[in-house]
Amino acid sequence: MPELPEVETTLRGVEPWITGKKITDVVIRQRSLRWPVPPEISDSLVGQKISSARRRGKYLLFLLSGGGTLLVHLGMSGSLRIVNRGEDDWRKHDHIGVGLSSGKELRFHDPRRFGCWLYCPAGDVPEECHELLKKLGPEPLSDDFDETYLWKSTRNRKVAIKQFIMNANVVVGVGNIYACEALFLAGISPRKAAGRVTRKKLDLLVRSIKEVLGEAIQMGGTTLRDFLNAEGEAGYFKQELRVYDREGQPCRECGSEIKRIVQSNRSTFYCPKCQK
DNA sequence: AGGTAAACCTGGACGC
DNA sequence: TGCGTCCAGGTTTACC
Repeated sequence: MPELPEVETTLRGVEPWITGKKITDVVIRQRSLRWPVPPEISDSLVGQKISSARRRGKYLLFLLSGGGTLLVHLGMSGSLRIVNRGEDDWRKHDHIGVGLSSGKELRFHDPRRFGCWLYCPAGDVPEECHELLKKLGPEPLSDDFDETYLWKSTRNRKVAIKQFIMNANVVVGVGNIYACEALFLAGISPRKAAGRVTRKKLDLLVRSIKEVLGEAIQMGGTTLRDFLNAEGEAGYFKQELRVYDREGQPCRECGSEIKRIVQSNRSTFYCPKCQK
């Protein structure tokens, strides 16, 4: 479900409710996520304060007063919401509840269970506290992600540009929706080999990725089916989508029919006329 | 090493 | 109503 804008929306939604609050208890109803929820999630969290919350790619990092870090990924269908302790019944697929000293509770919901909850002990830089984070590429909205970086990293790469920008080791946070959208904005065919995209187009692609992610964050993310923010509200970016999920409909720029193809088992939507 | 396909899950939409 | 098929905001893992 969530790409960078949806994870960022989630972070901004839960952050004010959890920072500075002490964890009073943790309820785990389903340990079987992407990886089994480790015992530390209940054993080590209780009694600690959540000192801050941040995002790295599509991972949420909750820094704890003891120095450790709680690492959460929402996978394809995960979401976090804030509920009032005791007032909000557990819904189907609510797997974890973190009780807070304020009387609120952070509740994790994930029907497909591709998400994960992991615990990193104190000692490391939070952004590198786990193997999963160590090889991640730059943040797309940071200055580290620029034209020069993309130019250098694409040299001699034969993989399709769409798959390339969806690789978290290249740049984090660009999932299937925003990869399609950014390539449309930049006028690049999703099938083009990464190493054969011109420097000028790569420059445009960098700016398109920043633009589309930035706009989507402003609009609270994209709700295709079931994404909801921490208050249980939908995002509004769906109405802005230029190509994603628009197979057979007219291109908003040229009127041509939007096409759908499959690349590495994922749907790609594009305009054959606008994207070369 | 790079590139591709399968794997992990549940549920909704659609055709018969 | 039901059943089979296909599809879905991700990413690791196994395999060529």
